[in-house]
Amino acid sequence: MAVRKPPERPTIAQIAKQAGVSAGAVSYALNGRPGVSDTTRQRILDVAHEVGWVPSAAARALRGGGTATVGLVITREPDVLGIEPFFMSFVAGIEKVISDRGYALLLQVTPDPERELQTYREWWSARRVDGIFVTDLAIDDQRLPIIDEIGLPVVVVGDPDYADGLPAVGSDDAAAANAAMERFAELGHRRVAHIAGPERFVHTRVRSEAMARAGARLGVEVVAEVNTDYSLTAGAAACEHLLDSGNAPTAMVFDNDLTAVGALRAAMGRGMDIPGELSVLAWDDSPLCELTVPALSALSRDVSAYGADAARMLLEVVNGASEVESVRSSVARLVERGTLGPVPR
Amino acid sequence: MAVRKPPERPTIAQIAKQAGVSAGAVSYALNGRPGVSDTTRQRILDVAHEVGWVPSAAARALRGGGTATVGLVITREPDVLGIEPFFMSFVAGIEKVISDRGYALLLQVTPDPERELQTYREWWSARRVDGIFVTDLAIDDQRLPIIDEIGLPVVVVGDPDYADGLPAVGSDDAAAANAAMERFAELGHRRVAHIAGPERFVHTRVRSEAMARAGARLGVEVVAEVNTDYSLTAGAAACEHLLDSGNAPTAMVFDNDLTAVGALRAAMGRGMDIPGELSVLAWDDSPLCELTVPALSALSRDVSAYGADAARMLLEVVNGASEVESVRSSVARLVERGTLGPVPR
DNA sequence: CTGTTAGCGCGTTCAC
DNA sequence: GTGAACGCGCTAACAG
Repeated sequence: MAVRKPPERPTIAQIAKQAGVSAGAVSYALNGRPGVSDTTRQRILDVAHEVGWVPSAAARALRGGGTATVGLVITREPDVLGIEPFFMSFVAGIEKVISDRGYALLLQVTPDPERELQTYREWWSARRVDGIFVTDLAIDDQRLPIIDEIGLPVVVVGDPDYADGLPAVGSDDAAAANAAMERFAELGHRRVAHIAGPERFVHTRVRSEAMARAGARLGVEVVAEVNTDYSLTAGAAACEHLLDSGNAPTAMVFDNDLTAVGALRAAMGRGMDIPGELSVLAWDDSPLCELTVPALSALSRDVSAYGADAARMLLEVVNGASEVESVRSSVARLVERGTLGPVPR
Repeated sequence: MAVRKPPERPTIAQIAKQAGVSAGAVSYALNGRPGVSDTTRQRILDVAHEVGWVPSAAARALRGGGTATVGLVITREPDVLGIEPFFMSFVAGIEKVISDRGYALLLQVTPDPERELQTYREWWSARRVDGIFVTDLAIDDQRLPIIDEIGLPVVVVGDPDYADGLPAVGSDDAAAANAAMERFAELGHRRVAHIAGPERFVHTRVRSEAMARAGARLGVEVVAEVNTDYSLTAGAAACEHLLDSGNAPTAMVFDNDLTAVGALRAAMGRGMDIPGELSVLAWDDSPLCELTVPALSALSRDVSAYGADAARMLLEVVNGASEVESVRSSVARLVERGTLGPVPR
């Protein structure tokens, strides 16, 4: 391998020597504070720019000024991460906001919540991050009180009502449920099924409740609520089961795209006409929805913008904003492709 | 918002006071080096464990001991990241290796190579990372000499022959090409098309060359080489074009799954029987391949293991291994699903 | 005003 | 086992 080069990464001391001033003066100049004349300041800035000086993140962190780093732990089995378009888009949205402000993102993938919390503790103790995002919000989430106790600045990604008083960004699932149910009503559907995710997730409950309310208002009955593990096969199984039941719905809403695809296939495998005999709607949109035939209609969110909103809020929190208001920022809109049709008669 | 709690993160000084020794002694004890008696050492360790001490990453980095952080820059438009199962799996693989060794991963998403390099410079100057992964290796990659000049420890993810002498982990695409072509030959195919990615990528060239060699050896002709941008529509267009040409192939290999899906749809849209009239093979496997009907046969790599190998190598480089041997670690194997069949006659 | 000096933060290491 | 110096940037106190 190549010989190790002397690192020679420029420091304030070097700049001071080159500019013929003290290190203190350089610091003042570089941070735009008074204490140096304009001419000297300019000379210092020129030298700094020339040698490509960048402040040492370590020294700044040590000084107590924070690390300009925020953290995200993704708790998933590594294998299933490939199918999850959510996180990559979410991360991209975070990046858009933080990189402009000089922040970096520390990422960790852990298999279980135990190690997730361990990671938070270590990150905070080692002063590796100034704050974190918490995703996959669960009912009575055990992580929240612990994070609060650790004192780690945080933004919860999920419904504010379940965030234990911590600052949160959520998506307005009630609005999405309304949009979906209104469209169903418009198309004449009266019996709809909701194939949801695991019960423990907050958004599962929020969506179920919102659908029930919207249904009651519009005279559309939610004839079934099924919890799944988001898998393709679970979607197919739920669909089959509902179709075989005596009280089959004429439309189905799926909490993610994969279950919707599974159901679509199961129904078509029986020779059913979609959307002629059954309407199918996926709650989370993804590129996958455009690949099926017919293409899946979906409640589409801008996940990247969602991440950006979360990032903006976390930076506020990290920078000591005393009053950060939780919001439901992300709004899904109904994207009609080819799986929504009038009620069969 | 909650009142800010006093951070009270434990330091060596505190432990020293509690254990009734000097800070230096604590450091020795904590790092398992001589200089303290066994009894004192144990006492110190007990106290440290009790207060939950974790070394300050900042202080260690400042001291010159490295940051225990490695970096990955993903250069992609944020919008397309959702469809790329590669990076998320790759990252998961990296994590598996580095988190056990106390390393963290710094992630950045940038839209262009310009800012990618800028990120490397800043990371290195600010001492934010000890080393980086470089992906998306291109022919005559302009980034490599610059990274080398910066002095940033690196592992190139891509074919070692094109890594400019830098340590690299690649996948053995020649072996994969052989496997594919042998299978085609076995099935009686004599005329195969290769629908590849953008020309600038190293793996595009490597695959094309490997296919040509394997074809020559086995008496299978590669009748067409098409470069695409990996999009669904490009795959469909390439397929249509080839089918309409006077010299249509009986089998097609696609450099990624999306183009393969596009082609599959285009061919079936014409009423063709797959694999009866045309065999389709995707080079990179992904969950998507299992969702089509028929399910796509693919050259499948363990991307997560690929990331793990890259991480192991980077840690070696970072820890000053003088001689790191580049390898082609990842081997794709042919997974037959439903799109490979005997040559039509 | 313009600039300098000294000391802090935290873990490591060398001389004693 | 201890004390002190070091790495790097920031800032309070001080001097010209």
